[in-house]
Amino acid sequence: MKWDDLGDQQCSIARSSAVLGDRWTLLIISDCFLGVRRFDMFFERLGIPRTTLANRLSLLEEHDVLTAVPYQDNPTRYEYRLTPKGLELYPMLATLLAWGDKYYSDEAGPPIIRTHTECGHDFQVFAGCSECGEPVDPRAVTARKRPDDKDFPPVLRGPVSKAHR
Amino acid sequence: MKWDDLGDQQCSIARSSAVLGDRWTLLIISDCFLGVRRFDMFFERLGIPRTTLANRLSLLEEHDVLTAVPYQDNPTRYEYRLTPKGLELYPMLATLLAWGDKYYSDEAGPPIIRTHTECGHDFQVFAGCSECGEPVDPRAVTARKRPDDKDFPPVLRGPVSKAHR
DNA sequence: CTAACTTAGTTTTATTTTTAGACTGAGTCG
DNA sequence: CGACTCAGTCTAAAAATAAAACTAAGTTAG
Repeated sequence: MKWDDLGDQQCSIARSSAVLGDRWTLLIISDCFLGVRRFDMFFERLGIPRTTLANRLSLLEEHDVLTAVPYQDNPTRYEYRLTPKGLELYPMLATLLAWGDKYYSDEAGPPIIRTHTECGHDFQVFAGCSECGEPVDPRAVTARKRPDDKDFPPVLRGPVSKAHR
Repeated sequence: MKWDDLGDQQCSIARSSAVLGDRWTLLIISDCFLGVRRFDMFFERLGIPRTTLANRLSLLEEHDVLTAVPYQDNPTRYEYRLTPKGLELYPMLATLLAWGDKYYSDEAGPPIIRTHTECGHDFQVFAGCSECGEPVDPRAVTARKRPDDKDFPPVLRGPVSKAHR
């Protein structure tokens, strides 16, 4: 299967992986949330090859995650900004960040600390249920295919069971 | 920069991308949460090349996201299960899923529907603040480097501002 | 006016990764 | 005995990525 064919799959993770699934893309988007917008700044901060950066930026543009906005004339130059669709990646990025901070911080703790200005506290995020607001435990989740669906591979069971010890 | 060097970065997203940052890994883990455990089942469901699958599974084992558990003798065969660290990827996966469902569903809606057994409703997840429980808007977040930190690239500004229109 | 500098890429070539598909090995089943 | 199962490995070809030089359209310094 090729890169682009992933996007033709039905699965939402597969379709998302067709856009986000490589070493660099999440880092680029993460920098966007920190205010980075220009080619050379991504280049310098990330250590990404210029070729790869140019490819990623245009892929993200194609997928409407970033948009190129002119910031000067003569010559016209563009900077890259998150679209509304891109901004909505924040929950995903924040939960990944929480995981990374937990498992990959060194002794000094996470390198970046975030404050929630609405409540005034340093925070991490959790995944809450849209219906009851409580944190969701994967074992309290059952999954089913939508009724009519023959093509999608079977869902093996509802909750993740004794999947580890 | 090479694949493995990413893991040496300070940034939690960079370190996480060293494990999760490719087309297939999120799909593998997603299938794990649906109860898939065996080599051939991953192979058939995902359409991933056998070589790549073998590489990914052992990478995930190395990083303690999956663990190989024997399920028969003669010949001894192993299945792959999520570790506690792997299980904790659920929030990230669920928020990505919510994003994918929103932007990549076809007319019939998301292919898989999930029920939260604790409250009994079909649901999606949101990213909630660990301190106040409210959904977090990226513009209500300020970021700062930890005090002592010279190596980490500067955080440009706190909240994501008028980053799009 | 010329030389150096800025920014956002593109080009080129080498290296690394991924892919597809055949093949292996230990054992079971008919 | 021959076919089948399962979990891989091997090989060769195709694709993506990396590093570094180069281009293009201006602007600034001397």
